Amino acid sequence: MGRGKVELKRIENPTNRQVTFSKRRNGLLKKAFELSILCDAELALLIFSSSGKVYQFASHDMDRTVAKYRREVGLPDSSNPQFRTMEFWRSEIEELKRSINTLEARQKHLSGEDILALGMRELKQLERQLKVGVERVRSRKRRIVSDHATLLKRKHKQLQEENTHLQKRLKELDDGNTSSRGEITSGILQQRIVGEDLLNDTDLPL
Amino acid sequence: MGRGKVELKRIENPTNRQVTFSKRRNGLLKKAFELSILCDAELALLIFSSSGKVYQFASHDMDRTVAKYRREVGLPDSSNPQFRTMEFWRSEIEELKRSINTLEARQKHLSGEDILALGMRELKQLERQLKVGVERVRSRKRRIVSDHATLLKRKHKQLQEENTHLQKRLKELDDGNTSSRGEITSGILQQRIVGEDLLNDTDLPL
DNA sequence: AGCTATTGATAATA
DNA sequence: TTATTATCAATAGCT
Repeated sequence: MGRGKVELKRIENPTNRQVTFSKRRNGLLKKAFELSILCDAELALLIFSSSGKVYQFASHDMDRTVAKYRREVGLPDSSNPQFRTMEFWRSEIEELKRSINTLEARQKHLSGEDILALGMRELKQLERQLKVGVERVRSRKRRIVSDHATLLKRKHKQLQEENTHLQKRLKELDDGNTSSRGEITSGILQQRIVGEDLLNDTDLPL
Repeated sequence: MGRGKVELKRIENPTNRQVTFSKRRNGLLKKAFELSILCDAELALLIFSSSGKVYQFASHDMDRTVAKYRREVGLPDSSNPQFRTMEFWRSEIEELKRSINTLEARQKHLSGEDILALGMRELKQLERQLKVGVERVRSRKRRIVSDHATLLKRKHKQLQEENTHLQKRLKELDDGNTSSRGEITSGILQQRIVGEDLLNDTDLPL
């Protein structure tokens, strides 16, 4: 209900998911309350947000209703602490394994594997997603190359400036006397060393 | 909701109460289910009709959720003699969670997210993988379309053959006597029905 | 958090 | 219980 239909699947956008959770949680609690009143029913409702926060409603008493349920289902008092703990961990592990299975399946789909069972709609969605991924990766690559080119340009400019400076000093040498040639030569060597420093690390990190 | 508002009090008419209970119970269960899916929440819902019948929904596992709830509000119950077993499970779970983190990271990379830290080599590899995925998905799509086209062709051919047959019968009608027109007409109608059957479901499942 | 356009749920009825 | 439909209620997308 709202501005558009919503597919029955986990809302990926965390903000939307949180907002929807908040709204629907309240709606659900309200409906539970109304049902208990209108129809004189006994009910218990537990809601854990994905972040672990608890919300609950019980028309009579949570423990009472749960105990009633246990009797009804016939399990011989699983309020045994040991048993309950084991059950809890077991189901926790199973859930993690389910998550892993889901992730692995999704992974395969994104690699174009195991897609025989997918329908046209899902395939289209998958292709769109893959295209988005490729484009983002390409964009990032372009950015890296671009940044690198910028760096090279800067170094190049510095080298050119130094080159100009060196030529100027050479010209001074030609125009003036030659008494201190050794000193000047060492100065030229120093400039070359600086230039080599600038040339270091000019390869893209492939 | 409905033809009129309803006061929030017990419905006195037993029949109405029963009908409303049935409808609202289904609605509530549906909403609970949707919330669990849409928002990735864990929830448990117990409903006892006033006559004592039970209805339930649990997104994960009733016992697990109830146990979780007890932990949240009830006794911490941390001094457990099976502490060593718990440690074992804890590490088991940690490992599973690590796997999930890895898978999720990979997932994001395949969606072009969180790739700022990747180097050029990894980006290239990623792009290659995505391209492979796209191509496989496209290939599968082409196959589906192709298969569908083949199916359509076959149906088309059958229709043409029937068409020919019908035309032949019409010609026989023109050439021969008209004494049994009613019988022949019913035959033609039958053929039309077959033809309509062949035309069913000609759309691609988009 | 509020605001609406829309979709969804359901009360009355058969 | 199920189906229909007129109405009311919940809520998705935005701000």
